[in-house]
Amino acid sequence: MGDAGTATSSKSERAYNSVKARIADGTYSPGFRLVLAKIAEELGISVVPVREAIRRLEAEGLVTFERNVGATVAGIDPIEYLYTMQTLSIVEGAATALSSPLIGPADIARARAVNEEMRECLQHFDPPRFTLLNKDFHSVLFENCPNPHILNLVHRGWGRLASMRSSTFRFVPGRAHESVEEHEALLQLIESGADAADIERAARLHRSATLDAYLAQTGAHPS
Amino acid sequence: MGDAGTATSSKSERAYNSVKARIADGTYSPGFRLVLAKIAEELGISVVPVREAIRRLEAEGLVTFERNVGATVAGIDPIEYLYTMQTLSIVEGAATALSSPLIGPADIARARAVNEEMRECLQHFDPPRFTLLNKDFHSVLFENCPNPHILNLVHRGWGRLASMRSSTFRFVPGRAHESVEEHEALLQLIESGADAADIERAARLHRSATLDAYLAQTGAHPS
DNA sequence: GTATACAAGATTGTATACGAAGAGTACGGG
DNA sequence: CCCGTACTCTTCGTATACAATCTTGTATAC
Repeated sequence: MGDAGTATSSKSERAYNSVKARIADGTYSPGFRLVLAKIAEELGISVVPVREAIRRLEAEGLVTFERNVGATVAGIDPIEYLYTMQTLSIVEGAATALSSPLIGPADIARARAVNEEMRECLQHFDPPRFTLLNKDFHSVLFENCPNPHILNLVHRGWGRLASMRSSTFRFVPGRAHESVEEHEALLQLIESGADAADIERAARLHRSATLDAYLAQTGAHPS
Repeated sequence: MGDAGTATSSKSERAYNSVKARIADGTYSPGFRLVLAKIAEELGISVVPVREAIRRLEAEGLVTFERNVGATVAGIDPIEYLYTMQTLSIVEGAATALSSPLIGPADIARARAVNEEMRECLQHFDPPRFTLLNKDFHSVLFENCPNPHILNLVHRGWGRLASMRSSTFRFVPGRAHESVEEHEALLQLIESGADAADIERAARLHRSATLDAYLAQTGAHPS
C-alpha cells in the first residue's frame, strides 16, 4: 500500500489515510503542527477535504484540535496512554469474550503460530516487530466479535496506541516474556471452551498487566 | 434551552446541536432525509458547517451517511439497539465501577431520591419521564468516572439511545419495576464499599437485563 | 530594561460557485 | 403492454474567495 491506500476516489478519504499514515510512521511526530493549507498543497487538493480528514482524526483522538488555532499531533502523554490502555483493556476483553465462541481450531493455530514467532523474537529483541506481532495475535482473537460497535472501539484503541509509538515493550522488556506466556494461557482457555466471563477477565488482565508494568517502570524511572 | 444552546460562536457547533436536538425531540424521525442545503437555509448559514455537523453525527451513529446520496436519521433497527445496549452495558459497567470509589454519601442520597421519583412514577406510568429519570440516576453513578475516554463512550451510548426513542420501558412495562429494585440494590452495593468487580458485574447485568427483556418481548410480539 | 499597545502575518472558519454522481422520469423500441 | 435508454433534476463533493481570529514581532512609554 505504498501510497497509503488511495483508491476510494474521495479526496477526503485520501487525505485521512495519508495523514494517518504519516502520523503512524512518525513523519508527523507528536506535537507537530498540522496546517491545512500546507497539507492540502502537498496532496494537491483543496483545504476542504483536508479539514474534514483532520476532524475525523480529532474524533479518533490522534490529533488535538483548538478552535481558530489548528491541530497538532497528539503526544505520548503518559496519562493519555493510561486512559487508552485502560479503555482498551475493557473493550478488548469484552470483544475477545464475545468472539471466543466463534474462534475455530484454524484461528487458534494461526494465533499460536504468531505467538511462536513472538517467542522467537524475544531472542533478538526487536520491539517494533514484537509490537506488530502482538497486534496480529490479538486481532485473531477479537476480530470475530459479532458486535461491530465494540469491534470498532477496539480498532480505535489500537489505532491510538499505534500513533503514540511508545510500544511499551521498548520500555519494559521484561513484560514481553510474560506476555508470550499469557498468550498461550489465553489460547488454552479459549480452546477448552471456557466461560465467556473467564475469557474476558483473562484478556482484560493481560492488558492491564502491560499497563501496570509500564506504570511501575515510569514510576521507578521517571523521565 | 429553547433554541438548542447556541452560544459557542461556532456555526458548525450550532448546526450540530440544532440537528441533534431535532433528532432527539422527534422533529427528524428515523429515516428522515437530511438535506444539507435545506438545513443550512433553515439555520441561516452556509452548507459547509452543516456538512461538518452531519459528519460528526454520523461518527456518533445518530445518522447514516452514503456517499453522493446523503444522510438519513438512523432508525430503531432492533439489531442496532442490541449492539448499542450491549456496548453500553460493558462501558457503563466499567465506568460505574471506576467511579464507585469517588461516589460520596451526597451522591448516593441524590441517586436514591431520583430512584424514589422513579418508583412513584411507576404508578401513573409515564415512559418518557421514567426514561429521563433513569438516565439521571445512572448519571450520578458513572459521572465521576476518572477515565474521560470511557466516560465519553458512555455518553455516546446514552446519546444513541435517546435518538432512537424506543425507551424500552414503553415496550416492556414490567421491566420498570425490576429496574427500580435493581437500582436500590446497586446503591447498597456501592454504599457497602463492595469490590469494583462486583459493582461492575451488577451494573452490567442491570443493563443486559433490560436488553434481554426487550428481546424477549419482541421475540414474543414480533412487529 | 521591562511592560504594554499596536500592527502585520499567518491560519482557521464560513460563504459562494461549480463540477460530478445518483435517482427519477419520459420517451422510444420491442 | 413491458423494458431499456437517455435526459433532467436533485444533491453531494470540492475548489476558490473572503472574513474572523489568533499569534508574533516591534515600537514606544515608563
